[in-house]
Amino acid sequence: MQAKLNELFSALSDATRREILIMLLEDDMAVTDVAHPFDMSLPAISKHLNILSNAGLITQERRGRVNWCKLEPDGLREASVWMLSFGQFDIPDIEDLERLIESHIDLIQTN
Amino acid sequence: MQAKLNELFSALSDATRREILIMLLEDDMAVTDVAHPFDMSLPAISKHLNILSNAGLITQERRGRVNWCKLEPDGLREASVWMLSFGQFDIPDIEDLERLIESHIDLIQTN
DNA sequence: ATTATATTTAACCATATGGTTAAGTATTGA
DNA sequence: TCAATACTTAACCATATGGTTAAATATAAT
Repeated sequence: MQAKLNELFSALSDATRREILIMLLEDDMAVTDVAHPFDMSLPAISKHLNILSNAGLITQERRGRVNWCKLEPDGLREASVWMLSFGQFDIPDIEDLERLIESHIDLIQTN
Repeated sequence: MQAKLNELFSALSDATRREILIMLLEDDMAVTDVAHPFDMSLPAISKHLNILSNAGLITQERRGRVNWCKLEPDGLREASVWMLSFGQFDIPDIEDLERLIESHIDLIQTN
């Protein structure tokens, strides 16, 4: 369990990887398309995607020469529960969360 | 904001630091007492505590020669909100969380 | 068959991370 | 005043991380 949480939080500790997750909120994407907005080589992105896969945050499915990346939001569950167990802060309401998602997406699209 | 989240998730990605946070759920502690259950030097723990401080997860207040460490659960808020914005999993109920906290504490006490 | 596309693998590099020991600094107690 | 306590700082080390370029692989298009 500790090893799993290490991987999860460690995967989330990089801004590039968090942006990738947010991009995948909208739709599944090919590796090349994931890489497009970033000023970084394809192998670098490929590594990030492996880290996200190993953390259970995405899955990859190769169809032909395209490797489709898909968000696995349940992968966040364990880390989320761990954090919520500290419980001494309010859980934001649904509208707050929806606004946050919008702002995430805006951020990506304006980059 | 990205830098803050980097620090937060990165601070949480180490099992020693997560255990320290759980210990501090019970009460404020002196650095030496935080260090006690770990098979690790005092300077190592001191570094971990600095990382937790910089991430906003604890505060330290020196009184005399004792540096008291105090949990700042609100420090988890930003990371928690970020994760919850993925929202496609159920939020566990209060009783689940309470049981989880108990099991955290048991874990520490049996180490 | 040849070429272009989509991606991974390999080898490498600089910096970050998590640990160590030894020495330094306050503060408290005898 | 001198020693013990509670740390922190410094210097160091091995390994991990996040990037690079170049080469390899597999599929699709011409």
